[in-house]
Amino acid sequence: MIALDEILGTNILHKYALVCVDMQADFANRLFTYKIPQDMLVVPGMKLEVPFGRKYINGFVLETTAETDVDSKKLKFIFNTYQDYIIPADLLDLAKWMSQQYYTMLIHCLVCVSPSVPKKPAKLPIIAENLTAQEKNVSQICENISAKENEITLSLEQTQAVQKILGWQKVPKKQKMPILLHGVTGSGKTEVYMRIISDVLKQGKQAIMLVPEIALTYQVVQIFTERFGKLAVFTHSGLTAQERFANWQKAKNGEISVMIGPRSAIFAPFDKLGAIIIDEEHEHTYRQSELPPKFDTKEVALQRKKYIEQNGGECLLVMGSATPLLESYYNAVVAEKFSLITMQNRINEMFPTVNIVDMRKELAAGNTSMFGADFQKAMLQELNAGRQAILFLNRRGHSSFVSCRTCGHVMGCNNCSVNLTYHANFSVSSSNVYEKPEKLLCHYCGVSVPVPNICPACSSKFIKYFGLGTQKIEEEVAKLFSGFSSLRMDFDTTRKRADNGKLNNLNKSNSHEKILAAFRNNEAQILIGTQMIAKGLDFPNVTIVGIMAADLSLYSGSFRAAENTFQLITQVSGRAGRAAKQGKVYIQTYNPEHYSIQLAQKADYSTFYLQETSLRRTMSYPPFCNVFVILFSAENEQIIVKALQKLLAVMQYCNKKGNFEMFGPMPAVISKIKKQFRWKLLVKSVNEELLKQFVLYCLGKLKDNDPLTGVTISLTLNPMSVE
DNA sequence: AGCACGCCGACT
DNA sequence: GTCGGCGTGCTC
Repeated sequence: MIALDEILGTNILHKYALVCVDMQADFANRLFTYKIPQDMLVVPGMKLEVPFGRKYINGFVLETTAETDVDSKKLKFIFNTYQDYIIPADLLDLAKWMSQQYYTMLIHCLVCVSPSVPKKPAKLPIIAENLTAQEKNVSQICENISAKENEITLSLEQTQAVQKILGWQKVPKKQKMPILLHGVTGSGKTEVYMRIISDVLKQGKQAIMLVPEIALTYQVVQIFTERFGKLAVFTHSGLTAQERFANWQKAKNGEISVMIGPRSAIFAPFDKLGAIIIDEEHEHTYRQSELPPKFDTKEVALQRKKYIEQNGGECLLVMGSATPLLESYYNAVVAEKFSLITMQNRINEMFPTVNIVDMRKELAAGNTSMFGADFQKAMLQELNAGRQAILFLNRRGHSSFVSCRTCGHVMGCNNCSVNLTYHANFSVSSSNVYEKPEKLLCHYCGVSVPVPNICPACSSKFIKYFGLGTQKIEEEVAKLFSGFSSLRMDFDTTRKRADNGKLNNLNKSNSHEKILAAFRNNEAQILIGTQMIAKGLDFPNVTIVGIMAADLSLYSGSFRAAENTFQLITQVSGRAGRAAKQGKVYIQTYNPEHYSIQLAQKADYSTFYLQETSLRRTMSYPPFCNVFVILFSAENEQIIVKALQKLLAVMQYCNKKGNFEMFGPMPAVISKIKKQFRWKLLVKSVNEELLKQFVLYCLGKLKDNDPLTGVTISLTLNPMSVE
């Protein structure tokens, strides 16, 4: 009997199940006890249906028990189980950890680590018998991979990187350290990742390969499929629920060994996970920022690694980037939390020439078009020679800023070393919320000033708020480069979600791929788009790339603005001249002296790192200080403003030792979404753990006093963008 | 968060 | 006499 229980992973003496129900309400954020029908197989991690209140809802089993304290009159029977949906023990633990780490209801985390139930029944997963004899043989495959790898000669740096990463697993001091792979664009990081993965496969283990959402392109799919064949699968938001569930099952049953995808792929249910690779580790899409749990993929990856090590296993964690996140590099070179490996040379040994276009001078010279004269000339030259051009407009975030077109001066905050952002309809005050025509606001200390009529630096009248759209560029391109055709690819048109909240980008992503394919086939000479075309794409015929307005990322109002600008220019430069032809990059700006632009031009990451860290230290930003954003949203603006003021009062009362600094309440960058007003409060502290505890304690005190009905609370530590 | 119950006013 | 307004209270 005991043996049978072990095989089934259950215990027939256990008559009760502790269930986390799928209902997002504070009262339901605990475990409910249900009776297990005699003939029903129930194990921890299993998804099921239970009667709750007056209807049936989904839930997850956390534990089964033999006894219960709950009044038997209250207890109900489990209605139904999903025998195929069993969250493995490690991921169940991970969900519990996430609910603590990200102050989120457990149910959100359980839903996050498990696949959703498809509307139509899932196709039967391919079982081992369906594979051909050749494919079945988890050594034959390895030989095939080795054969392919023998055809590729690694550069010296690639060889060293692979040797170090694999060798360090045996060095006690390095063994458990995650690895930061800092490799310039074109240094061949992908090949290094693949060598690590194949080594892991040879040990009979599995690997997760994470890419930023926008980077899962045809090229990535092709290169990994070529190497790993049917051992690798791709998950992404474009798949149907059936397809995703099938992938999940294949991973669980050991039918595949490599899961490739954006952040959600970190939850692949591999039982012998040997490596996690995070490509472009600096990308903000590794943070889930829209839906709870607002997890950080890197932290989750570290937690999975830790769990494996606690159980006597080993798991490599490799994070790669040409422009590592400042915090990551700090963790490598100062905090000694990561090991650092550097690759400084491009495989084809060609770096593009990076030109900075001073738009102030262009204006002074009477050029009112959105192209600098030299840039326009160079572009015509390349196009006439039959080559292609990419034009970038970095519009991330929705804020605009006020700047002087004559001298480049930007209205900034004196306290916070960030620029002020423009708000057309600025609402203030708690008792009487009213509208003012326009204001400039600092999103860190909440200070607001009127919009000036003349430039405070040079008295020019040409001071106004900055805005530029891809459509406008398209129109100008048609004028200036008539005879050459262009394609436009917008972030908005390719990543929109339908109103029902479900992903609706199957057709959209097709059109995205269609645009790229058309461009690759030389059907158009000019590609115009937002950041999404900056990453990982490889167009051999593109020899000229322009950033239309570098200032848009430089003045997003975030403390990360300089870093984001440096990253963007570096990534974009990587797009030009990837093949043998010399590439040209043009960066248009009203602030050419800015260190992020100057150092990106020289591709000098280490100087940028030093300069930026010194600024972060002085201004108390991460990694030297922590910024906690508490965002309230509700249909009634007064309710949230008053609630945040109450919260501030609680915080001021509790902050007796002065460990914490509070700013606000102030409106969020996007002050209204879908009829919901959004206001925020910022808290800063050097000690991360203390800061979390303080915020949660004060929020608890506030909730004791005020039920906060209709108010949505969103908590983010060190956000990647201005909230 | 839902959903039913319940206790009052307006209407065929 | 009944339809329907949304305040209140409960969910293993």
